Amino acid sequence: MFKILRTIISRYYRIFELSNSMNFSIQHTSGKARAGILTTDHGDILTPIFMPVGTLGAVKGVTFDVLRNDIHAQIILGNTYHLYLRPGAGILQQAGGLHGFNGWDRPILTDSGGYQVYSLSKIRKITEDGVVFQSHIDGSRHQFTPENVMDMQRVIGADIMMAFDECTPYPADRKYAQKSMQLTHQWLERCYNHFHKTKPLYGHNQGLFPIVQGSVYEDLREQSAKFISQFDSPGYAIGGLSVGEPTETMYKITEQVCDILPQNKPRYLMGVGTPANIIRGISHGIDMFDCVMPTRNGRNAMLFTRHGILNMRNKKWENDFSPIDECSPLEIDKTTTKSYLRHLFVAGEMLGPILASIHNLAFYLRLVAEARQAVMEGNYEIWAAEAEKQTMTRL
RNA sequence: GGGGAGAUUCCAGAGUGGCUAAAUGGGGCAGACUGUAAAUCUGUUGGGCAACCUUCGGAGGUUCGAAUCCUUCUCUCCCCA
Repeated sequence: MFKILRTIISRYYRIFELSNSMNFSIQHTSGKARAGILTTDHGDILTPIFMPVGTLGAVKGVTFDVLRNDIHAQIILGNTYHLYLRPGAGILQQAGGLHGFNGWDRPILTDSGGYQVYSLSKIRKITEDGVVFQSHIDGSRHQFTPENVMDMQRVIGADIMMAFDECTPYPADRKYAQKSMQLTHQWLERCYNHFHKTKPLYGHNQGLFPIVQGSVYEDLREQSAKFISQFDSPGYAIGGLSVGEPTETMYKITEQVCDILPQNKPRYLMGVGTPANIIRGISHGIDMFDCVMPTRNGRNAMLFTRHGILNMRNKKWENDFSPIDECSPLEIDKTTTKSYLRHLFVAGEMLGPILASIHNLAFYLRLVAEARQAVMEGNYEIWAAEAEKQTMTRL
């Protein structure tokens, strides 16, 4: 009897869930900065937000428990290209998608593999239909098309799916940038159509984010932002930045594009960045960020703090027995001394990269939470000016 | 006691007359890292800003020129008794 009831309830609940698609509401603004809530079937995301990168279904060196309870991550990334190669669609589908596979029950966003079109440029070829990759693992050939990338992200079950794009390399001449942008636009149409022809596989809703390209050319960026805005989507992304262009150029393009994208939808600046980049991005109206920097640089002994950047391998920390971050509420930040963390890195102990990754991610999440608070209080620019200066100081 | 091998820049270890301030690896020091082919990669490592100076166990010698050849001293390791 109870079983039947539970089945009915869960079925009803599921229908209710599915009818309640991804929603974004802006609670407060401060200048162009926004504080909002993005609703997904796996929980709400308070924006502006930083999303830890977990390319292969794991945030390197960090357990999901720590990610949830200490870092307070609200959403993490996965990567379609990497998960397609390993463990592959079969295993993921059997597991009930990536959520079922790795046990993370909060939102997941998957990058489409568009970045790999850029970063694996030596072992891929762009064809009329899509991209042929040579696996970086065993050299085998695989074709990615807008359609099968949508299918794969359905299989992964990402709450937010990204359109398949070409992350235009930098520098790119205007002609190439334009061609690349047009290709991304064509692919977006195919992604969008295929996305709406297919359904979620695991009972939770999925949203598709289109991506702006256009390199550093303002007219192309304008054209691209207008083009992708025509597609009704729960959010919009800016790609092809932080690929080597001057920082000021990135800021300029970001601001320009934000002014064009729909006001009532979240904007995601892909692959960015340093604490300063994030602070500035928010001030231009960005709501979502992701970057490997806190984890990768953490593994390489770089610590981001509210007071500046530390290289934990440096000799100057050898006999500094103060905590790695006094003003952090995180337990490991108070109990780990600089001297000890340096020792871990110098000795090659895996705990060093782990602690640094946890610290950096927790710092990034605290930074965007503070930014959000400043927006709520309406004094974002004042907060941002001070925070930007402090966080980028070299200690 | 007899026989043999060897001592090189922080360490290990190449080099056996000029191209050698001396390969390579380790260690040290510093730097890079932005939708992760990364627990990775790069630079540097006798002194001096430089011309140049001081270095290959010690001392002496041969030579235009020596880490490299000769003499001797000191020390280390191996084998036999």
